[in-house]
Parts: sequence; C-alpha cells; structure tokens
Amino acid sequence: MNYSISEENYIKNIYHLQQQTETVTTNSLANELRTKPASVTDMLKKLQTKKLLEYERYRGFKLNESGNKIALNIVRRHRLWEFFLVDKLGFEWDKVHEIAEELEHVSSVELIQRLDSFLNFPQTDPHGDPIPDTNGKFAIIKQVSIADAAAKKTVVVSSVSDQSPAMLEMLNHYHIGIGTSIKINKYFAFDGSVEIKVAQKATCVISEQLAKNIFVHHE
Amino acid sequence: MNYSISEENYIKNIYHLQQQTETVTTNSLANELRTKPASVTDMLKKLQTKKLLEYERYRGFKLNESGNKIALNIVRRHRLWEFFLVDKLGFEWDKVHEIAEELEHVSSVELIQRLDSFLNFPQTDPHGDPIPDTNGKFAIIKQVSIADAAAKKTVVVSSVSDQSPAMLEMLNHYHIGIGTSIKINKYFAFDGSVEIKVAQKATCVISEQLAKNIFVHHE
DNA sequence: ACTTTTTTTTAGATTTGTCTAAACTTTAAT
DNA sequence: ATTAAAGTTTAGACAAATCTAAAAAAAAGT
Repeated sequence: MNYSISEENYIKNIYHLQQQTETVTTNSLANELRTKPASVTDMLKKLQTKKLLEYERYRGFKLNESGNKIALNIVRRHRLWEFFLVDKLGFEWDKVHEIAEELEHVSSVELIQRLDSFLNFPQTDPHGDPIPDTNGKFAIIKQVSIADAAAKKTVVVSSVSDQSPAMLEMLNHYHIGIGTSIKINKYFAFDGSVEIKVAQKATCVISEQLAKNIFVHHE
Repeated sequence: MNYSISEENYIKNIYHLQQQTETVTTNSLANELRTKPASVTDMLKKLQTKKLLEYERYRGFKLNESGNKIALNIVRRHRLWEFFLVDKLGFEWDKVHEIAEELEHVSSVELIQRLDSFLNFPQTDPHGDPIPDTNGKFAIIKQVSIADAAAKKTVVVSSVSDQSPAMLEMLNHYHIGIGTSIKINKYFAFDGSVEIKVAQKATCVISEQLAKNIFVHHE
C-alpha cells in the first residue's frame, strides 16, 4: 500500500510522540504538525479506516502493528537521507532535517536499499539516532544524558536531542561530536552545571541545559 | 517563488514538448501528462496568472522567459538525480526516470548545488542529455541519429532518445553506450537497416528503428 | 455533585487538482 | 461556403487536506 505525503507525516509524528508517551493526544499531535486539532481528527479517522491506528473518540490513540512498521520505514528513509546529506554532501547537521523531510517521501524501495548499501549500512544518523533496518529493527543503546550520568566516569557521546544551529554552535565550541570521549569530573549543586574534560582538550564547564541534551554511554 | 509538484510537472512537460514544436497544444500536453484536456486548460490559466506562459484561448501556448528558466531548473534537478542514481547507486539507466521524477521536486537550492559538486559537475545525464547549469545554460552538441548520418564515417554515440528497458537490452546486446565509437559502413535501401562496426567488436547490422534512436556526433 | 475549563469532535466552508459532459472554436472536407 | 470533424474551453461536480466556529465529552476545581 502507498500513502500520501500528508498521511506519512501524520504516521511519523504519531510514532515520535509515542516514544515519549504511550498514547498520544489530538492536541499534542496538532501542535507537532503545526496544524489544527480538527484536521488531526479528520486524519485519525482516515488512518483508522486504513487499519494503522487504535483509536477511540475522545480517548487518545496509538499506532498498531502495521502503523508502527510503516512509521519505522519512514524514519529509516529520513535518517538514511540525513546521513547521506552530512557524509556525502558535506552539510552541517543542523541543516539536514528539513531536506530529509522532503526526501523521505520518495517511495522507491530499491532506492532506499541501494542508498543504504552506498552509505555502507550506517547504524545511526548524524545526530546519533539509530537507523532501523528493512524490518524496522534497530539496536537500542543504553544511554543517559550527561546531566543524569555519574561523576568520575569516562563516557562516549552517543546522541544529541536538539538539532538546532544554536546547539551545533555550542558543541563545536566545546569540540564535542557523536563518538567524542568525555571525562565527567564533577557536578555543581548550585546551578547543575558540569565540569567535563573532552579528550585532548582543556577542562571546561557546561551548563545544565546543555548537559541535559547530550546523551552518552559507558566505555 | 515556489511551485507545487503539479505545477512543476506541467512546466517541465511544456518545456519538453516545445523542444519538438514551437507552440504546444492542449491535447498533446494532456496526453503527455496522462490527464484530460480540461485539466490542462485549468492549469494553463493558473500558469498564465503566474506569468510563466504566453497563452491565447484556442491558439496554443508556450513558456515565456521566466517559465523557461524554471523549466530548465527542473530539468537540471532531474538529470543530476539520474546521474546520481546510475553513477553512485548503480542503477541501470532504464530504471532511473521514475525515481528522478520524484526527487526532482525536492526544492532545496543548496541540495542541488552540493549534489552537482559531489557528482563532479557532470555535463550530461546517463542518456546523454545535457544538464543545464544554475543559469539554465548548457552546451548544445551537434548530433544526428545514425539513420541520418553518413556512411564511411566514424562517429561517437552522444545520446539515446528512448529510455525503455527494451532499448537498453538492444544497446547492451550490441555493446553500445554513451561515448562508444561506431564506424558506419553502409545503409541498406531495402529496409533502412545499417551496417556498423562497434569499436573492438565484430561488424553487425542494426534496424532502421534502432538507428533512428541513437544519436551521434563526429570524431 | 455541580460548574467551569480544557480537550476533542462535528458541521460546514475553502483550496488545489482533477474529472465528465456540454458548449464553443478552429480546421478540414466536400 | 457549408458542413463535419477535431480540438479546446466552460460549467459543474468531486476527493483530499485543510480551516473556523460551534457542539459535545472529559477533566479539573470548588
């Protein structure tokens, strides 16, 4: 079955909201899609008819098995294109989201297979988010934000939860990227800021807000 | 200004029809777009309002300066993607047209600039058709079909005017591709078939229909 | 438990791109 | 020069996706 660009955008955004809360609300989805709740309700009915959604009036909704599969496929396309844009075309990673939003709707299965192979089957996109395989499977990395990690440990940056130019500027300033090793020295109780040491660089202090948006794993 | 996918498809197809006949007719465009004449008329009005078209009721129409510029930009995007699909992803060239039809509508200017550079600024697409530059300029190669060339000359294949799998099968069979050197030996009056010798291969005879679809230039 | 507020849904309108059927122009044919 | 045929346009309808305004349901507050 083939879905319209609009349907795909709804499916993808329901999926993303479900990562945070099990069932999604009409309002939150409308907000995410920058549209009106009434439009969301209309589309929900349509997606329910197409059997992608468990949905009861006034009670919230979530993707079912097939809906989830389709969502993961869209996410796969999106992240592969993001990887392509950064790795092959040399985009900075704060510029690729919008473009990938368009590219992800190009529907050829063979295109995505070949793209995946051309990129050497990358496991994560430029922000560290995992790329699902053809069956929607991906490795879940056990990660915590620097704010929630422990002092005196050396960790590796696995992903960042903000893709804005402002965030990229910060990370570049501190020489932090995906895969960077960081030693966490100490947490300051006063404002939650964290003293860290980036490999080969001088010790520095980052704000709590920044620490919350950088995810790391051990070793 | 930004145009819808539908508008872009109309503009592109008007452009292509204009390469053959100066002014285009409603019927031929409807036929090209696999739509109905009434729909074409509707869109023509829209494109005229947007000042991309010279159009008089019942009298045909053609792209004006701005329309042409936009068309060339769409053609540029299409052909760059075709080149990418063949050169980087390893597609056969009879499979790329459909996919490029979708990719060409992704609107980022920077994307196309970077893609062009990534591909090393190719001059032609996999079928030998020229890729316009940012300003819509491209080199016009003086070419004739093998059917219209002259005997006893050695020529180089510059483009093919049919992108079907059937055509590709024929060309592969005769070991002919873009850039292949061919010696034209003689024309048979009876059925218009042509005896040729492909570089490093045995002499063979191709049908008039095939000859008409292979374009060549001298030296 | 009742009222107020928030959230969600319905009803009806709008835009874009399409269609069919009928009317109108132009071109071709006798 | 009429008439017939071919091609083009108009009129009116429809589907997809959206919107606003109003109604209905659920949640929160007293």
